Amino acid sequence: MPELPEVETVRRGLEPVMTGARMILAEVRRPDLRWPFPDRMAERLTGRRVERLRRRAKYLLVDLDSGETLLVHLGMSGRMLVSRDDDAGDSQDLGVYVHPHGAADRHDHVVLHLDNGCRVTFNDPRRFGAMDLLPTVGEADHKLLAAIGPEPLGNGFHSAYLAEALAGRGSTIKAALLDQKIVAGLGNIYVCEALYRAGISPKRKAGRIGRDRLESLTTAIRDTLSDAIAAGGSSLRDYRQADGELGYFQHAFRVYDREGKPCARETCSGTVARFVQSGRSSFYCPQCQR
DNA sequence: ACTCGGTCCTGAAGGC
DNA sequence: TGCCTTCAGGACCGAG
Repeated sequence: MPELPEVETVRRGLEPVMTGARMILAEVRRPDLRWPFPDRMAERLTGRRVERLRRRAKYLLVDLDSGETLLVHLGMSGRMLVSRDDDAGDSQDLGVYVHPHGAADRHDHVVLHLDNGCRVTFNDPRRFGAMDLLPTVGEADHKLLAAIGPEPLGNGFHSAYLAEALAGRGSTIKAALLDQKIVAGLGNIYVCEALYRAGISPKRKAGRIGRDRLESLTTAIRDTLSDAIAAGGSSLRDYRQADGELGYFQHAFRVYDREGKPCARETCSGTVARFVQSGRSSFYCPQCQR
């Protein structure tokens, strides 16, 4: 499922395709995803030029020349597919691999036709995704963005911040890190991976972690995400990168989905365990995560 | 103020 | 083989 590294991978994949391009037609094939699309979304997109692609947490932000920003959330099965509208076939100038024409899929919900001959399709079978249009100025005040915590790869995320944010918290560290208000962009997979790297049990109470261990945790979170971005994002189950190729970070998971397998630490004889925590699977090594 | 569980959705996977 | 059940997940929302 798309977490911060996957969304960042999609952003980087779309950047050379969409930046500076004008949308000559926006096809909106259903009225909603998780929520209704904003009023007249197709009309507000059609004719607009893309000025910039940004990311905030797991949201993709497409700045338009109309002063509006298209906000996109991929939910858990959302994908952005790039293909050619024309038969030019060659897309070397874009710096990304572009699909050959694919058959229309019933889950192709929004299709953006660009004036550079490319077509960007938002496909989302489970429809947990979302789209909205908001004013670019003051975008951070948008309902979906206002309460989100610091970017984990940014300067505002460090152990002192985390110590303050977690102080007095009775919930587990697993639940706390999944909370977007505390830190942006983490989902189930990368929380499992980061806690494993930091040697912290997902069962530990968030407010009961010492300062030195929080330092390890912030480092582990940053490293986990950086590694994933470098690997091009994960391709868990039905997830594909923006360029349509399956990612490969899933092969690098150290605990996620590895129940019953030996702990990846050379010096540890533990076995990866799985248990359900607030309705989600937690994978961890009981031996070296305390 | 915080925490927890329900909910949305579809396709993959497992059981009989 | 085929049908049925279960599970996966993000994040909002309401209940406690």
